Amino acid sequence: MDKRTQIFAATEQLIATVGLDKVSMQQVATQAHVAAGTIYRYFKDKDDLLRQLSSHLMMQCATHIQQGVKDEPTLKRQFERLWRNTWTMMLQRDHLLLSRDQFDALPRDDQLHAQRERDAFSDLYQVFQEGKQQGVLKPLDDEVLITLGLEPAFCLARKQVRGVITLDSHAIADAIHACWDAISLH
Amino acid sequence: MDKRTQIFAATEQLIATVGLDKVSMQQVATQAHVAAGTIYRYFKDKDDLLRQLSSHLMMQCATHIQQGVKDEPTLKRQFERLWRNTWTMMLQRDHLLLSRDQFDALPRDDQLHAQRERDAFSDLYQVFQEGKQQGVLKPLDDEVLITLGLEPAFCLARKQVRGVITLDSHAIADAIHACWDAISLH
Amino acid sequence: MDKRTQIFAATEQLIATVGLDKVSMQQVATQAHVAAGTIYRYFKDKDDLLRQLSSHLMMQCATHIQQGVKDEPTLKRQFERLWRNTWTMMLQRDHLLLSRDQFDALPRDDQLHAQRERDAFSDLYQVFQEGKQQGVLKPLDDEVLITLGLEPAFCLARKQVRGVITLDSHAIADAIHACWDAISLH
Amino acid sequence: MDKRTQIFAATEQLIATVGLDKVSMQQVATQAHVAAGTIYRYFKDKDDLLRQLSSHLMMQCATHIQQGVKDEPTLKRQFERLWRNTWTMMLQRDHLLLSRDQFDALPRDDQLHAQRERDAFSDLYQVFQEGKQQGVLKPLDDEVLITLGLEPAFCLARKQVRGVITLDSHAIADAIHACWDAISLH
DNA sequence: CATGAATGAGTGTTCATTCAT
DNA sequence: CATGAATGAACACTCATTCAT
Repeated sequence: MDKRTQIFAATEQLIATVGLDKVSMQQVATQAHVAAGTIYRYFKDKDDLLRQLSSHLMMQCATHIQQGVKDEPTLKRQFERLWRNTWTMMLQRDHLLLSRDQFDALPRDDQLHAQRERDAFSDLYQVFQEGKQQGVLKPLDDEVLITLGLEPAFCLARKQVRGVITLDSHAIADAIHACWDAISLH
Repeated sequence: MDKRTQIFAATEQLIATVGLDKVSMQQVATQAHVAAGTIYRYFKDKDDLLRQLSSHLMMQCATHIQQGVKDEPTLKRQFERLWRNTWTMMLQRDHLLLSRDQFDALPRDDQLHAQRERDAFSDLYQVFQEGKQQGVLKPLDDEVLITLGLEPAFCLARKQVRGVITLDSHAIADAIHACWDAISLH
Repeated sequence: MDKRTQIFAATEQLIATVGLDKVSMQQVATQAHVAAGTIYRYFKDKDDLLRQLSSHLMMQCATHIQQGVKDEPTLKRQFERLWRNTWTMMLQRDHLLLSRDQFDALPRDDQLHAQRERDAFSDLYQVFQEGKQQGVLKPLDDEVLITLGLEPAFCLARKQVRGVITLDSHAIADAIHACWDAISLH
Repeated sequence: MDKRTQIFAATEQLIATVGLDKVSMQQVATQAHVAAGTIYRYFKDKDDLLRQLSSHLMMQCATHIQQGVKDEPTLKRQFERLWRNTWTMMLQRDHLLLSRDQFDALPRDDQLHAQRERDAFSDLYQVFQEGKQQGVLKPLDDEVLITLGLEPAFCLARKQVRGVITLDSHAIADAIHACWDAISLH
């Protein structure tokens, strides 16, 4: 495993453990079994490390969420798949997405970033756009539709991770159904 | 105005200006027209200050969100009121709630905190419980129902503040309608 | 003795010992029996400390060099006094003036600095200006005249300190005489 | 061009650009188109590099200052030549000689160094010794005589480079004349 | 009670030097 | 010989916290 990957892994783990803004470069170095100075061969500074990690994770996240969606036969099934992917991803990598807002708060080139994000989630956007074209989904703005349909998946998963709620598979099915009700025409 | 309140006000303002994790005790002291040491008469340490501020803000938030809800004639209208209150509160006090996750990340006595939160939002919980009893809302767990119905208000408002979306009053009405679809039986 | 003075003294001593650009803030703090952070209550940063010290020393230097000059009866005696003052000052505080160029190399507001320096050495400038008016000194630019008359005092003292030369009182008198020959009309 | 020379050239250039104590070995390596480790094949450490460069420059300096001196017909003309050579050298290679004290501050074997320096400047010493033998110059110690006669050339040139003074050719001739007055019998 | 000077451990970052390739 | 990735001690500077006044 190369040093860059080690550093990424160490940073990811530390963010999970102590929280994004408590992570020190020394900690990262120790965790990555690397000297402090070595980090600076791979990343300009701490900001650069965090920004690149954020990008990296966003891509992984996109991959996970959109996995297998295109294979689903119907739009509703595609939506369900997106929802379930979101849920499982959050449960697995909870630590990182707990810090989502902190990542968002990092200074970055927003113009560029927004474009990349859109590209990475193009399958997702496509599902919602098709839904509108077919008259299955409500004719709302893309972002609104996605927020209504999938954001609850994030929020519920977060609460599940924190132990506020404990959903079984029936409850999940119900939640998905409810979200579908929110976005579909009927 | 007593010192404790001054310190709260100063901290809140600084969080809005420079961001939660850039606030230093010295800055707070200066802004509050108080000596650095004085803060420690009222708060055990920085964490305690932030935790108490968080609690304080949560109460204000509860007040704002639940304002006038009981005066609404029907359950649907009560829900709509909750949703709109959430939306406007976020737009007004955006700076603080952008940092919601950072507040959440503060170490705290979760047991106690959860109880207090529940108490503060009792009107809100009551609306959803009544809705279930009357057979108007889906028979889901309280937390799930609230997440489905109101969390999109937080998320959409956040995006509005960030400039990702720009919703007019029609779009807001549509969003509320969609959330109602998510939680109501039909 | 107040902290500011302690820090000045410590810095001066360290410069003498290890050289201007090897001095670390930690060393200064230790030598001054002060915590590292304390320095920053009195000086904005390292540059500020060095610049203020430089100013401070320049003033002391001016005082020493011009001491008793006005009491001398004749212009030649005044010049001799300036020369001897320069010589003895260098021998006493050699360490600092060995670093003269390094001090000069510090970034500073040159406009302001040049003015202050001129003010501090006004007696010295006056001697040379009067000399020209009386037709005793050559009609050269002030700076040139001072360089010709007194810079050798600095250079010789430096060499004396370094052990390159060892001048007795006769040799010093000769050197002063030679410098007078350089600047006087004859 | 061999690596050793490349490294010398790179170091000299960097000192001129960024100043002696801001030069890093990595910069030198890059500028010299050489790997960082390679420098250590030719120089024991950074100090050694700088010390050797200093020696190297001293030799060049000697060459420049003594250039054409022997061709001058009279002692006074020889002196004038030395003075003018000093002046022009300083204006051309100002960057390096501005750092003269910093070079001097480098730890070195002074015994050996002093001898080498004397050898390199043998023509110069010879001029002054002959002057004394011929009864043209004052019977002072060599070092003193040289200091009185030539050090002002360094000092004035330095001030010229720094913009403190601006001497035209007449002023230079005057300065040379004054220096001659300082060292010559009359 | 209130103050604010003082502390010192901790931060992000640099850089001379080494050594496996 | 030459390389350049890796090192880790050192740097300037910050800031939560304490305590004598």
